Amino acid sequence: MRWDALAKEDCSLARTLAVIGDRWTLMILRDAFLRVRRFEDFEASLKIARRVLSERLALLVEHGILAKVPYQERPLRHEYRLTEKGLELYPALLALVHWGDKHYAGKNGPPVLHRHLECGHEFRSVMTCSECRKPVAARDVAAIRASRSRSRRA
Amino acid sequence: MRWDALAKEDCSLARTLAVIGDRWTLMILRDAFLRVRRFEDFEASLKIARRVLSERLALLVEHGILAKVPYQERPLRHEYRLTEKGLELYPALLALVHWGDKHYAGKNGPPVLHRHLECGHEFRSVMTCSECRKPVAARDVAAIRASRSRSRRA
DNA sequence: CGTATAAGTATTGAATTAAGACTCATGGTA
DNA sequence: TACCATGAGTCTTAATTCAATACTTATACG
Repeated sequence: MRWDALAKEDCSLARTLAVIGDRWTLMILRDAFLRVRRFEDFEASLKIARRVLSERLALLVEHGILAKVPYQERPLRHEYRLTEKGLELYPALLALVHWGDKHYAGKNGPPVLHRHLECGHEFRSVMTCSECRKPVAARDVAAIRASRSRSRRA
Repeated sequence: MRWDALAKEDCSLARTLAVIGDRWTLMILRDAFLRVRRFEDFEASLKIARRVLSERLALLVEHGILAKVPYQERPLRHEYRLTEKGLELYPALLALVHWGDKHYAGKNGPPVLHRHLECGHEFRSVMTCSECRKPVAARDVAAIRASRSRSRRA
């Protein structure tokens, strides 16, 4: 299957990955969440090829995940900021980070901790059920194909 | 930066992506969560090049995310099953799926729904704080560099 | 005028992927 | 026994993508 054919799969994960599922895009988003905003700062932080960076930023803007906003005129300069849609990726990113913390942290422990501003504590993210509010693990979930369409998977 | 150099970054997301961050690996894991287990079934489901599939499966096994277990002898045949470590990726995957459901579902709505077996309802995953149990969004979180080491990012 | 900065685009050689043919061990069948 | 099928790969080659670096454009600074 081709990369761009993923977007046409009837599967929300495939469609998500068609947009953000390459290795650089997720690293760009990590930086964006850490408040990196300018082309050159992304480049320096990631050591990414400029060509790839400009292509990925353009794709993220096209999808409304980042917004390109001018921060000065004369000379015109832009920065890339997360939109609401982009901010909504945070749970996914944080879940990946916490998985990495658990399984691949070096001897100093995780390099970055996360503080919940509301309660003031360092925390891990816990996936819970939107209906009963209890924590949910993989074994607690059944995937159900939506019936009315010819859908095939999640 | 090279792909394999990612693993050496002092960043849990980079290290996570070095293992599972390519487009095929995440699709393989999706299938694994949907109980696909055999080489040929992954291949048929994903239309992935066999070479790439065998390489990715080997990497996942090497990292203890999938386990290769024999399901028959004579001729010896194996299947690939999620380990505990692999199952722990579920929150990240489900967060990506729900993001895709929200932003890229077709007119029929999401192709797969998820039922929480404990309470019996269809649900979305909600990221909550391990300490105060309340829902957390991106703006509620501060990233803090761990102090004792020369760490640089999350 | 010469240099610097921000944000790219262009070029080229290296690495990765896609598609499909081939292999190997075993088992069933005519 | 000869022939075909199955599962799980490996091999080869051509297409695609990526890395590294040079070049471009607009403006400001000294």
